[in-house]
Amino acid sequence: MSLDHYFIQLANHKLKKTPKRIEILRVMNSKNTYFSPQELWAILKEKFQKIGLPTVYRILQQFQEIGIVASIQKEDNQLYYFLCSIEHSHHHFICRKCKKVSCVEYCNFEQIKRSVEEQLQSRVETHFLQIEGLCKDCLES
Amino acid sequence: MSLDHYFIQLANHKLKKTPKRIEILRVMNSKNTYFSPQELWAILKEKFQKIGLPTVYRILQQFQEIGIVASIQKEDNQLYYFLCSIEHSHHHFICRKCKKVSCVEYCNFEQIKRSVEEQLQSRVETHFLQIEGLCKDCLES
DNA sequence: GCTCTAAATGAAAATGATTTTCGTTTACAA
DNA sequence: TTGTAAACGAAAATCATTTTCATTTAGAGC
Repeated sequence: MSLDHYFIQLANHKLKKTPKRIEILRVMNSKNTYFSPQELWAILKEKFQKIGLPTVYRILQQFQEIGIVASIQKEDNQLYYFLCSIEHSHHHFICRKCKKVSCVEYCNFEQIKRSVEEQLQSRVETHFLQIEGLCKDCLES
Repeated sequence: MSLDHYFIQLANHKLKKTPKRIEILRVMNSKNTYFSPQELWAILKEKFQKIGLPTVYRILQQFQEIGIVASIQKEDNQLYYFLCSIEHSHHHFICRKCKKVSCVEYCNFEQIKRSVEEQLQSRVETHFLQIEGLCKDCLES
């Protein structure tokens, strides 16, 4: 997929189109999997003689702030990022084998919400749902 | 609620019933809210002249291993623990105001699961759901 | 194309949560 | 009461992440 959308978002938020940022977008866009800052750093070091880990952290944070990457929760409590430009609340399906992340925009949460509010006599305000399994490609192979 | 159930679990797993462990159970049992290791440490320091933060970490990890505490995910990626002895997979409702955690054993996930599997042609294996809002007590006050 | 300036970056150090090590103490089984 | 494995405290180590600050660079305006 083209990176143009991301470049527009960079411009919209007055973030410069630097080589490091372009490369991070290119790498992340090529696979649609999630990455730790360290993993991205290792990949970028192959291309740039000088690239600091803080730069990777900074860029990922900025990308999250301008809404072109999102993060997932893992048991190890480290940060993992992936490209995601959907603005409204939604969820993610993560492939256990290939680490690919797919957005799940449909979530019929109303029934669960009503059930919880009734059982606990509480008010449900938000929910966080993360789904794991095997993606189409990994199922077929 | 009585701590007997927890003491039995300690014995079952050959963990000694030490003053630090008893106190952590007492504190956690008195509120049913989630705690960070640091918070518990601060509370325990009022009672014990000598108590190390690593001890609190170790005890909480052991309690999680033997199935009497569980942890929640928060934005800050720190560890938070609360008493929970339910063995089978379930979810948690967290009160934003008072930090109380309630277990949600009923989760009609089948519909969402089928929808995701159909949309993505994938196999859903697990899901993590965390619900936030206001609990009964906080709604009333 | 050239210049200027704010933004971006690298290097190094700081931070802060969590874990490990190791010598001492303690619960509790025998 | 005693012996021993488990628990603990203190200190240091680890490791992810953030901050600081001096230098470099993208790109707007000329």
